[in-house]
Amino acid sequence: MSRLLENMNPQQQEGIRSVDGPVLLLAGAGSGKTRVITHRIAYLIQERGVPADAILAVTFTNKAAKEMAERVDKILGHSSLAKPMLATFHSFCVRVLRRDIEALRVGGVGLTKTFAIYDETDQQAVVKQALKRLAINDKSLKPRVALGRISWAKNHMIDPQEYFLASTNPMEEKIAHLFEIYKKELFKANALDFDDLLLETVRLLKSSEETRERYNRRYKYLLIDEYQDTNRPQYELMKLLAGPDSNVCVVGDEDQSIYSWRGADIKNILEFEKDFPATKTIRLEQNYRSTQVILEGAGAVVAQNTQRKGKNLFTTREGGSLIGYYEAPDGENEALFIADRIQRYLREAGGQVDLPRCAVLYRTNSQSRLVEEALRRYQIQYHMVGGFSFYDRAEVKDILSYLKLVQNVHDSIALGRVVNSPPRGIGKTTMETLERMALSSGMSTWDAIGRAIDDKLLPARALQALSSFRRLIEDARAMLGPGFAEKLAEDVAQDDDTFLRSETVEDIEADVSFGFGDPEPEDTGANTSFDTSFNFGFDFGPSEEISTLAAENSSDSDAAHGIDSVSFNPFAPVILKKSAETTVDKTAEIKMADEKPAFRKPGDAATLPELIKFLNDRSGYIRALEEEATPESFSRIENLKELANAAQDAQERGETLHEFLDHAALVSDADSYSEEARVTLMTLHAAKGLEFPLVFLSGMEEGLFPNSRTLTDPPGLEEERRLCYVGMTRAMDTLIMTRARYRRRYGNDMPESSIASRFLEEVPSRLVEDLGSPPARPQFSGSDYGSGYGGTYATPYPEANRFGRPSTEQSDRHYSYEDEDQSGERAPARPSGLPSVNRRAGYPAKTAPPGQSMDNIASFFAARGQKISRPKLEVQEQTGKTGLKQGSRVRHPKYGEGTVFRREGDGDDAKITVQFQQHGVKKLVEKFAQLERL
DNA sequence: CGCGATTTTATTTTT
DNA sequence: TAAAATCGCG
Repeated sequence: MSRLLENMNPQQQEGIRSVDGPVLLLAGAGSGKTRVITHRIAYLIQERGVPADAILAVTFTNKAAKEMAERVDKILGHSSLAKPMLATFHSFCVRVLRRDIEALRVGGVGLTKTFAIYDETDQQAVVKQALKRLAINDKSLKPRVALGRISWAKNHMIDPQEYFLASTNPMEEKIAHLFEIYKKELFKANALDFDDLLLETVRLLKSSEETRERYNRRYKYLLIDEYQDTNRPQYELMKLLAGPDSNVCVVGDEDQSIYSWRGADIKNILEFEKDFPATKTIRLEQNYRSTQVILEGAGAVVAQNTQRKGKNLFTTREGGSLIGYYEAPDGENEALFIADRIQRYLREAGGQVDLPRCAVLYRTNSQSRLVEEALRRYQIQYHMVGGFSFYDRAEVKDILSYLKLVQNVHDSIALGRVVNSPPRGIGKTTMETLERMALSSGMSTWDAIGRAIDDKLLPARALQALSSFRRLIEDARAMLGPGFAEKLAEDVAQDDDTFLRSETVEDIEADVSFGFGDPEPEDTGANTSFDTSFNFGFDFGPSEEISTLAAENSSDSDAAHGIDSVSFNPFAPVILKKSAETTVDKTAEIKMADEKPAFRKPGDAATLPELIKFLNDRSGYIRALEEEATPESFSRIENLKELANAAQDAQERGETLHEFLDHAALVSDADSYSEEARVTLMTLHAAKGLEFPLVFLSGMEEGLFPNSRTLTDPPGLEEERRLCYVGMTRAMDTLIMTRARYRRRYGNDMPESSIASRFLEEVPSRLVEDLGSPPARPQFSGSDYGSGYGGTYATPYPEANRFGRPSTEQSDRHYSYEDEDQSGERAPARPSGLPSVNRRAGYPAKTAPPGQSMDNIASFFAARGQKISRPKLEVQEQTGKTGLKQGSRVRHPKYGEGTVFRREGDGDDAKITVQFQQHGVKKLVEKFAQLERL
């Protein structure tokens, strides 16, 4: 028997071996699904002699793709050079489109390979503009909502006309109209949104037989993970890619369908057998992950769903500890409870063989804050997935927008973003005029700028600013082509009074000569084992095919969008390099028919980092930040420098500008989940596919989970329930569910009382153990409320909590933050000073700084390569009037002596957290605290 | 045109 | 609360 089939149950073996024809793999939670998929891939290669790159495996998230890639790699060892293509739907589509989208062009009209990818912010901007244009200032139609409808329509493959015809009220008609404008705008901008990536790929494969057949020839074996979450376009894509052979294997679980809000259609999985009559259906029903208690509990919950075929999962891990339930008085307490349990777990599990890992799961991202806070207090390192991305940072987005604009000048959204940042006197009025011009003539905003300058259609002042801006972008574009140095020098000479300091000129010239003489940084060659992580992070395929094509792309096809060939071939030297090192020797590589080798004249184009540096300097962006001279602005400068460094790394890995930007658009840092992290915080959605010995499900409250919007919508409610099922089944050994009796929704409002989630009641009580509840909240009055119920004692300090006590013995541990006396101020304000300067300062040297990963670009990119979580250090070196800083010894009139633990805020708002010898930790407002320095 | 101050409004979930 | 939109002034 094949090594690959060892230690597999019969169903799993079947799933691995049945490689010919359509296969439906119904895989319950924890049934070894990933194992089967990865082994199936390995089996195809090793036992069936299928070329690795004839296999295409599509997953739903980057995280899944990455993990799968790693596991396949591990099984295969390094025996094979060619790798199977493992990608998400979206990244796969980008690859296809970057190569072949121009097959969709008719009569010189259509998108080009340099298309931009619009993220949600970009989309919103488009919709807002359209809204304005339609004079819908009506508050009744908000961009968000409109966008939601548009996306819904796209996911159901409904076009604006159809939407209009189907609309039953004026509002719907407006949306249809909006939809149409939206589409046109994106077209004009040579841009695609996320939904379009799928739609256009489907359209391409449908309309171009040649293209479709080429992909069918290439990908003989298709594998789709999380099939229950596919929507209509994804379904069609699957069918198109499956081709005549139908060697397609889809894997899914109806009970884990949690993306219907994104158009996922559970019918796809329920009716797969109809689509492919020859389907072989295999069920994996043995759960290897969870204890019986957990599995039963989760099963009992999901069994409440009516829209379900049902199945019986079983496990041999009999018994197990009961499902814990803790009812906290409020959100803070809930979080502290969790932190406390985690600390205990980490300590107790320390001696065991398995590395201890746990996860805190919640319904909405905003819930993470309290937990983060609590973990910080406990000095517990954690890793959060989701939330803010580096690419969301304004300064990073701005520079990326410059890059996008350079790559595709018709990207009006990118243009709108950078045209006046830094401020260069191109204000609202000017832009509105330009937009009107663009609108009336069907030009892009960029063209409108050109027209305005040429025909002197605006006040001289504005024209001056605009032409300076235009020159900036054109110069940057020129850098991507040959002979840019001369042009640059000219412009610099004639321009320097306008916006250049002399030293900047020198900088540029220095860069220029560097770019010319030595286009490749010297250590590039040493980097033979290049990191594949940037090929969308998981794609093993040779990425040069795209760039090669881009490089040789003829200028005529771009005429419609006015893009000259200069914008292609940006980083040809590196492409060549990469080909030589990694691709050429992959003889098994199946070349696409239209592929030709790239060529370049040495010294042609600037490199990506050079381009970024150029933009940073010439745009005046950095200078504006320097002049601002605030800690934040310096921090931003640092971030930009690090972005440049990252670009350098990317460059050395042989990435093109396209790839760099695509990565920014498609791969969020949410994908940087790291298995080594002891503690992971994430949403329930993000947790799908993962497992942890210990899992917390927090915020089990009606209105939160299930979410309030689903309460009146039965299918929505069932989806919430499936989500609950997904969450519960992440747990291997221990599951703890928590709830806060009072929770404040947002901001200052009085906390609202909550009702326990119905899902809690759906878990049979014999499986549940009450982990105790602290004393009820006292009656509150006015500002006093929430200042610590009952006793005020609380200590988040490890020392004080060292000995875990039985949960019933709560009297001295109320999991509360401390405060008050002087202010009524409580709210353990989020540790201030987020992205600012000196993050490295602040914590006592020895203690590992608690906190989350990724604080800046550098750590992001570092982590991307290495899956290591980076601690987020906090700022805080300010000492305020009193000169108190961390570690200072102080005396309080009432609490006696203590040590300053942390400072937050400034001036009158400054809060100090002090560890008192007798009274535990107190959070004090400095102004009122009457602290005496010792 | 740009900046700061004030008001408003929103919290699902993600590629 | 906190980000975003609006307002109003110089």
